[in-house]
Amino acid sequence: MKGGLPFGYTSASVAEIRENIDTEAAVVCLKDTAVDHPRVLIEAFIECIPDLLSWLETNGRDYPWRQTTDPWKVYSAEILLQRTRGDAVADIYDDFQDHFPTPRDLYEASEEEIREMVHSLGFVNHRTRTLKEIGELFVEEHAGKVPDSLDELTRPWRAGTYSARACQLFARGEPLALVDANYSRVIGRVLGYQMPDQPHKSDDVYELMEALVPKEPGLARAFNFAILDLGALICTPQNPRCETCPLQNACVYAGKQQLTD
DNA sequence: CTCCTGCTCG
DNA sequence: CGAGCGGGAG
Repeated sequence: MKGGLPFGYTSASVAEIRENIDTEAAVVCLKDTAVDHPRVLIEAFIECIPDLLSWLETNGRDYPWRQTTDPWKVYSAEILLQRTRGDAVADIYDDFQDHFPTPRDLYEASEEEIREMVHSLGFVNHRTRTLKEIGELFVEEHAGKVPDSLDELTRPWRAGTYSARACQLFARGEPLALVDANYSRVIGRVLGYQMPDQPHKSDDVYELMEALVPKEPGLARAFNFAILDLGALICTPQNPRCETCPLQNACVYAGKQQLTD
């Protein structure tokens, strides 16, 4: 992987980005939508990505689980982060890793111990059961290691697609895209793509997002963090701050906003 | 009051 | 599909 932690490879040129993205695949994904000029849009998007990555370098959120590619530190963080603010997880994360530095420590812990650890995050019953099952499965079937496949990572109850893909992306360097409400909103606005009601259940959405992710692991990591942080800090559901967005020159939505000013 | 790196169940 | 889970922060 090129580039250092926490963000990955954040100083790539447009040429380098272009070599790492399947432009044709992305254009095809936009063809049958309401978009008028898919190729122009994708090209404009690609040309903004260096700015997007340098925006991440200075404005990205520096959480402890971004400082590592250790699969356990990443995967356990993803479970804690489900429907939960990063700042809330950051408050307990170091404590959690001290108590449960490996899946085996979780396996040997009492339910009360786990419950107390995750209490401040909410979803207490859910998370306790999930973490318990993760400990059991990883110890009994994977020698206490975090498995290296999406199928195995989604086997524990309430360990789903997003968490598994995030682990493979951030810990193993696989060029996957994450699909959730935030992510879909950002990509949907930028490319003028009409997102379905449940984006994470649409194969078309995954296909589009995946086409946009740079293949090089360090770039894939940085790209995903950048979109994630854009959704949280700039491209918010209401009152997005388009003026300070690194994608404003490529963004269909920001263009419309300017016209109505 | 809403929202947060989702996911399962009916 | 929709409902429900949940505490904490704004």
